[in-house]
Amino acid sequence: MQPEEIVPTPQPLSRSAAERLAGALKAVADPTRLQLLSMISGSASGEACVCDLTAPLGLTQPTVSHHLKILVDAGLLTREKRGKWAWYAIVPERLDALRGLIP
Amino acid sequence: MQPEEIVPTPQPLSRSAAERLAGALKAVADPTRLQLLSMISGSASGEACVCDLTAPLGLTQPTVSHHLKILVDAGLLTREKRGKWAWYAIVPERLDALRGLIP
DNA sequence: TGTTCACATTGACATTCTTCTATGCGAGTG
DNA sequence: CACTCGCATAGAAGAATGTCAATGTGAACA
Repeated sequence: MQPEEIVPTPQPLSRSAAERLAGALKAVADPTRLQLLSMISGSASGEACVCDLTAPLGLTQPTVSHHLKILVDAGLLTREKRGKWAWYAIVPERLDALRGLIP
Repeated sequence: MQPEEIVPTPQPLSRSAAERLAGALKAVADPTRLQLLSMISGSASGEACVCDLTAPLGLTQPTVSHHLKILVDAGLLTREKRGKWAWYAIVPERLDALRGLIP
């Protein structure tokens, strides 16, 4: 799935534009996903695999994978599979763009 | 209800801090509320009453009141009752603070 | 090739959220 | 006081969301 493009807010905000912006904001409006972003960006290498993230959150592996997918679909994380592990990394420009969305 | 205080993000993000931040972001992660913020901040006087907001949104008056209450509870809007009307206005510093919440 | 490991996907359940209709409440007006 | 107007609140229905157990999948290794 291709992440939606983030555009500057028009004035007044149309319904369809509002729905796109809300969709992007919903991705980060969840405590677990905020913690995931914090943990990944705070890791030494700047990336993390699912096995590093499950235990500290106290959630099951499928739940963590679910949230990671939402963040990847929103364009906030990249996913790269190396060997048996999947490595997730932050997309900083995308987080910058998200900040610009708040009216 | 007193709005939660918005504090800079610690590192790593604790669960309780993540829940507070997510709660603040949820307030704006909704298309109707984004439109409300846009309409109010874009109005000539900088404020608006419910009767001005209902028709353009195509929603019923109770629904609009519900969303306005969420925004007031989040500290993003002020509510002032003058005569029979309730006037809502943006709290710009609060929106600025919200931008700073995104990791 | 068979097995194990790391992760994704599916399906189900409980909770939360958005919206509505119906109703309550206070301020103004006759 | 009776009535209307603008808005808030209560309650309910449907959709969306977060979580889990169970299962599927592909890479590595014996």
